[in-house]
Amino acid sequence: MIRVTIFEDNKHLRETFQLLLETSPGYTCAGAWSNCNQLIKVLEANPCDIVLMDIEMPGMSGIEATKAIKKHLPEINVLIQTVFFEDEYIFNAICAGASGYILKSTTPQGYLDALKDVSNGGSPMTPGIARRVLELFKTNLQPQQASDEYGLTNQEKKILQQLVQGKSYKLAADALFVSVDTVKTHVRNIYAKMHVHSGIEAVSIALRDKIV
Amino acid sequence: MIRVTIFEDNKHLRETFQLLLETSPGYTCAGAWSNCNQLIKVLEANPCDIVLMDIEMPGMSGIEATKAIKKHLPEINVLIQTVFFEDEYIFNAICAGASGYILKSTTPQGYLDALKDVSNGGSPMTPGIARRVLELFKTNLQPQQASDEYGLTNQEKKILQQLVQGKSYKLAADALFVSVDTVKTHVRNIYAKMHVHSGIEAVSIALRDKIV
DNA sequence: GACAAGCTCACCCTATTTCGCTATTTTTTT
DNA sequence: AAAAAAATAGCGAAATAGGGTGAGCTTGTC
Repeated sequence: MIRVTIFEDNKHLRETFQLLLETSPGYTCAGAWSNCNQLIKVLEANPCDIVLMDIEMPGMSGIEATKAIKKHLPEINVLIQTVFFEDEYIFNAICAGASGYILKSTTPQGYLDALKDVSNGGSPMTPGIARRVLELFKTNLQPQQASDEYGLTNQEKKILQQLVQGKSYKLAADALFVSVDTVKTHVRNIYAKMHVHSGIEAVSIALRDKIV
Repeated sequence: MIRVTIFEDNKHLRETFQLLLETSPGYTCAGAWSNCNQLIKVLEANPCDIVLMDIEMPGMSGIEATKAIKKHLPEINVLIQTVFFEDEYIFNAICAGASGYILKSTTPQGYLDALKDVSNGGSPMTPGIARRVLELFKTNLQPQQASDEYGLTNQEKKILQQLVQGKSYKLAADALFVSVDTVKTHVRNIYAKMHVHSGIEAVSIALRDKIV
């Protein structure tokens, strides 16, 4: 029997979750609350295995609540359930110790599956969220490696430097004493070699990889 | 139609995957190989959307192959499929650029679902793997401090982050669930606050000052 | 209640970028 | 000498970015 406590400020949703849990064999609702007042006391008084946590709530946010739970009752798993797709929330939720992060568009069965996953030691995530997690992972803790500079030629690197300085094609052309069309050609080749489709992307990668 | 190329040294498994793909509507097998010889040439000659990659193979490993693919053909998504549950493999696979990591115990339908998820921009992961990823994330990550920030508001910072990721106005608008015109307005305000006149300049400065 | 700040959206117009193609000249490599 | 790579240049289209103006809505403060 998986005991679930709900924190969700939307009354309709909260009651729907409660009903879903109570009517599903193997699940039970250990409480349903609209905010995180007396969070720890409430959880101590009503033991549960998993907390289904909304992020946006009046008062203490779901993220802060997750931190508090993992600090005082670390054996409880927290499943974040929200509409937010933004990196900042995902990032903070993970760092706070969430055991899963699913979007609110999930189906009823999706919720039950997710809770089951958590109960089995897994961390269910909406695939789109998982993609963001992997990318955050890569960009945040990948040791910077010596980049091969994507095989850019000297002139291409000079052009790229001009772009990094915020120059337009025309200004870059003047600075390097070539025609605007030549700059265009080089830029096209740079994009192809770096597999990007805009100056912003190229500059972003160039700075990250310290090419320039 | 999702075109999938298979790299798997086990003959039986390889042929099973191939059969599964060819008999499932919406999927097609663009090739099935027992090793990564001529990896890039093979992929260039047989275009595909997703590579289903085994880790343990004679010669080049699936991790190295993933790195090579993301370097030369970054548009191709790599779905890792293996028996290894160890952190080291998971970590390296993510850093190599994998778009998903599933264990071999998955059901046939599980493979199709995972491929569909990847095709939709998600990153399917076995829940247990996801748990490991989250924990690796938490233990390996130290939040960094931002600096000045030019008095940008929260929304403006989010927009700027989208630009840094190389998104166009349209894609940034979609990601933040606002209209393109709203993005334009924010971008205009960002430029004014940062005293720049192009996205490249803004991104350049943002990265240099670690605003994002 | 008035006010400011922040977020949202729309319309219009111009400049720039992106990307397709082709092509010549110079330099380097084989 | 032949071949390959690099640099140069041009043309045209379609897409995107940049900038001006105005305006409605919400939230929080005085």
